[in-house]
Amino acid sequence: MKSKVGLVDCNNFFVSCERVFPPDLKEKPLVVLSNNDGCAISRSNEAKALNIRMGEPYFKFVSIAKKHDIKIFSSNFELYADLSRRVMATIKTMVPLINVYSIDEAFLDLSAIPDHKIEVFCQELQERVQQWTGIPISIGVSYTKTLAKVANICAKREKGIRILLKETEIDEVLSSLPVKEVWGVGHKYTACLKNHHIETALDLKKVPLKWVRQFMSVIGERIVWELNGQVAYPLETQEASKKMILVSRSFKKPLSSFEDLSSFICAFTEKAAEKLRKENKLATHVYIFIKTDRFHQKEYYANGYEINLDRPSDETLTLIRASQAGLKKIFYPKHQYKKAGICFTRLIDASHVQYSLFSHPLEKRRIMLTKTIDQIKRKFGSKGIFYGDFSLKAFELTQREHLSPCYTTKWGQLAKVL
DNA sequence: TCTGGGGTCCTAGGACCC
DNA sequence: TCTGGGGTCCTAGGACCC
Repeated sequence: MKSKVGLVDCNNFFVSCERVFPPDLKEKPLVVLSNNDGCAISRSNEAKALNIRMGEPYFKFVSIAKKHDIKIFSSNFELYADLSRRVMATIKTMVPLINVYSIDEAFLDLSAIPDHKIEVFCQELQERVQQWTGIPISIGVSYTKTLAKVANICAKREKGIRILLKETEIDEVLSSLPVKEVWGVGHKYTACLKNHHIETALDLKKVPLKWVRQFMSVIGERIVWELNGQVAYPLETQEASKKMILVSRSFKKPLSSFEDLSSFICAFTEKAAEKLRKENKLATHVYIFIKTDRFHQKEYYANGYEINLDRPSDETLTLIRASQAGLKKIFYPKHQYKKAGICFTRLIDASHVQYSLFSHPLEKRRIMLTKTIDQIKRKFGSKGIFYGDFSLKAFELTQREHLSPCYTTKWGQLAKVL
């Protein structure tokens, strides 16, 4: 029996999250903005109808927003992550084998459901997720992840569910799907394919493997396999462990002093180190980068520096020292820095490290310190305690003017029923 | 004035080894 | 006069994803 893959995709996920608790937002146009309230990253259907594009800078549509009373939200990832967990947990009550692909998507193993029952099954799933979490979802079903993605595009258009299991039906859908809509085909590949008169997903499906290998490497080859119903991307039901951890931000106002940048790097490192410990990983390398405004190409400066740590570490103070040393290497005064970040790479499992932590007294004390600070943060929030002299400034410089409450993760911000 | 953040995978080519 | 070559590891950079 051929395996069947479902793809659940939460509709306009961030916007839908914002709609779960307030009662008055159901049919209003709504937009969620990126960090610093920079640009649109999620739009309700009503906002899409007003021609607000994905990634469009807020300043470009602020007047349309005012005119049509579009509700604007800063991104609230704490809320989204929690609702995402609830959606995934709900799906698991009906489908044991799922591959969580992103915050708002999961592939499902539906092989056990007979073809003729699959539509009803999906309807039940959709209703359950809506009822239990308040989040609307679309479901596409086919034989491979890539085809399930295609089915999901159809489902979105038809507002719901699309089962693509008949060969003729699959080809019919592929023939009217522009090739750029296919999962894994970005703008570069689209341009390349267009040059060779490959316009639709069906054209791509029929391309010889040898040809696609030459122009799109093994990636293209896999896409073609998958369009033909051959699995190239199996379901991964084990959560993959992270290979890198990155924290970066753009600044609302550019920074030029070493001290200011350094305080941000310090705050980023602290944040990244917390993630690292949560993942139970140690960093072996610390990469730091800074950039000026990419929209001003003339004076553009971007640079990064990687530090190889003496010993793998997950401990904030060591990592901060490394990042500060890295910053010194690449910082030049006189530039207006618009973005900076820190990246821990080549992570290893904390449990696999051989050396004894307790053989270094200094290190032992630092680990205790890190643990204590983590505890204080859990109790009093991230501003309760922090490293360095400037972090508070760093907190305030990230602008989120339209932030919604963390309804589900902070006691003080629970939704009120009046 | 104002333009996001966090990831993964693949490849080519250099370094190095025997 | 002759002047190797195969294998592996590492890294930077590209392309794509949500």
